[in-house]
Amino acid sequence: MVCEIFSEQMGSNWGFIEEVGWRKGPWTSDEDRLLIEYVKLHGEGRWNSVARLTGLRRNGKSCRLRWVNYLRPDLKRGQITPHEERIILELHSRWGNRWSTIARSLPGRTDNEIKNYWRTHFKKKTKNSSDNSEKSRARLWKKQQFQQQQQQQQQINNQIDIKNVMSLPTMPQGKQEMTILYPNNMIDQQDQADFFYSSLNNSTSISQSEPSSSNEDIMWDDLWNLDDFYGHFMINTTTYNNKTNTIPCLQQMATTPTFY
DNA sequence: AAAAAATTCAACCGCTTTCTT
DNA sequence: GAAGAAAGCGGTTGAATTTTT
Repeated sequence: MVCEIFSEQMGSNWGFIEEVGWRKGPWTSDEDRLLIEYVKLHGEGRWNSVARLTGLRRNGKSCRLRWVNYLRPDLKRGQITPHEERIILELHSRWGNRWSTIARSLPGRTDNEIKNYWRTHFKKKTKNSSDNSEKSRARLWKKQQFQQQQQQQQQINNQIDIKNVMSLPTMPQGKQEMTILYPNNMIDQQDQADFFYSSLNNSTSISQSEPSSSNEDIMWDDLWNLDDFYGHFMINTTTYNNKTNTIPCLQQMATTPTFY
């Protein structure tokens, strides 16, 4: 059906996609329309079949990119807000160029957008100082990977049958405080993100009068490890108990833990 | 007003990871 | 478990736009 629409508009002379080759460059509104139509009918994914089913002369990669970065209905348009900018800076200082990871904390923003924004606004300012920190992060990252492998090996050795584990595994020592509590009026993801990051700052100052960067790093490193450990995290809603005064943090997504 | 320089950002590329058969 | 396909990621490019000279 979509193919028919396209044929009407582009003429009937273009049936041999393989011979003609893939189109490149900026997308036309007609192409956008076809891709949107395709996603409506077939959902996201299977991008390589877009060309076959719609007649669009774009490869799967191009289609996916166009959808993810531009056509997705949940994308937030317009300028990056100061609030979002703070988050980008904060997360980049911890995670470096892990744009997709950073993007997960900014609903409606794409990794490409954040990457472009950071390069445009901050790259020059931080170039010199970031060179060293990038390297140290890379070293830390490798170290963590190694430690993680060791842990996994340990788990295998202990012959834990994870298939029978119905509840979440016990947090490793030192990670017990990772309870995630949001005020119950925080339904909006943006609010939750805001709350999380402000809480992060508060928590570091609560734990000690003068926050040390090393402790803060450890906390983020923990988060990063947890992210790997559970497969995926997302900010979610739960009730904040004022009495417990627990350090707010990320809430683990309610899925079966992923081990590998 | 026009040319040059700087900036922005959509899109591509190559590589890696994950999924499917 | 292996191989191929698909999806995802980060770096880079280059055309369009904006700002500066």
